[in-house]
Amino acid sequence: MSDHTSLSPAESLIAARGGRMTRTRVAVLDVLLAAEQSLTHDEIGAALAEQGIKHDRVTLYRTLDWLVESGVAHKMAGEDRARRFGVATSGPHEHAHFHCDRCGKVVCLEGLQPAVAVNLPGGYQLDRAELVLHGACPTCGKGT
Amino acid sequence: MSDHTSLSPAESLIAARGGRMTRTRVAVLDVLLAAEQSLTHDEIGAALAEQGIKHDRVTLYRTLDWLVESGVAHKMAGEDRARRFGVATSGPHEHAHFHCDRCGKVVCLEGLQPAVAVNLPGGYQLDRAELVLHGACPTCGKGT
DNA sequence: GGCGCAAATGCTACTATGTTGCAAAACCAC
DNA sequence: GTGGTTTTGCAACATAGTAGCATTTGCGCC
Repeated sequence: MSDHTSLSPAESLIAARGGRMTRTRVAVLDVLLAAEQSLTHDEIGAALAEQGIKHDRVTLYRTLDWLVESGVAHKMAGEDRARRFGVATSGPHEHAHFHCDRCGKVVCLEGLQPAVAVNLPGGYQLDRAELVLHGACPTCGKGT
Repeated sequence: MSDHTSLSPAESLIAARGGRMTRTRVAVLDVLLAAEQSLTHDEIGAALAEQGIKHDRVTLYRTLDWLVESGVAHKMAGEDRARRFGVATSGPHEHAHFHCDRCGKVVCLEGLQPAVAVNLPGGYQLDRAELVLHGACPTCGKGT
């Protein structure tokens, strides 16, 4: 709303990828950018609904897929069978994730790639490593 | 079959956990012990069917759950939304996993826990770390 | 500003994975 | 063998994600 000459962060990201500027994409990206943790498809859907943005389950899946393919967002599987999405702020998603075992939230720990020095049994070709830390997040661990 | 005084490895494991010795449990554990990689519920079911062992999808889920609870097997989520199971030969599953991006197989790399020395942003309590290596397994990477 | 077309949406229906409740059967102790 | 508890098997349900297709919409082009 307001000034049509300046683009919101979400709009810039979409424009940079040469994609169409649709209501859903901007809204989804806004939600993702505002979130501090990775969100499930369901959580994003709820956020859109709160903003009164009409959408379909399927459209959301496709929008999310497009964002991942465009390199704007990244997708990951959790312990439950729900995929979570987050914005991929920097380069490839070569960063660690923190999974809170109490509230189930997943946070991206950018720029925290540890030195993974494992020596694989012969024959294995390492492409990339994914590190998931388990424990309690600041909020959940407070009352310990 | 054969000698009832000697127990198979699978039978010993079940007996050690104080569980009942049922057809399904022994068969499932046999499959798991024979497998070099983590198997999905579906793959295990297929293996049982090949052996002519009558079973139910639900029973298999429950058997697998029991094995996990008993500490005999361990469960993990993959990129797809299917959980994979493997035998937990040693202690807690503090080991790394190798995921082949070509054939989708997941192999347990026992005794390969790397030094995960990340400094978490204040407030986070680390419980355990899970490392997943992505790349090509010996079989798939051979023809490169 | 209007036109046309490809891309995106929204619908319905479907697949896959996993769970729950309950009656029947199997396991094991006696 | 008998009894009691655990497991099994069935059917129905729940959840996450996918497929096909008609309609709408963003956007380049005139």
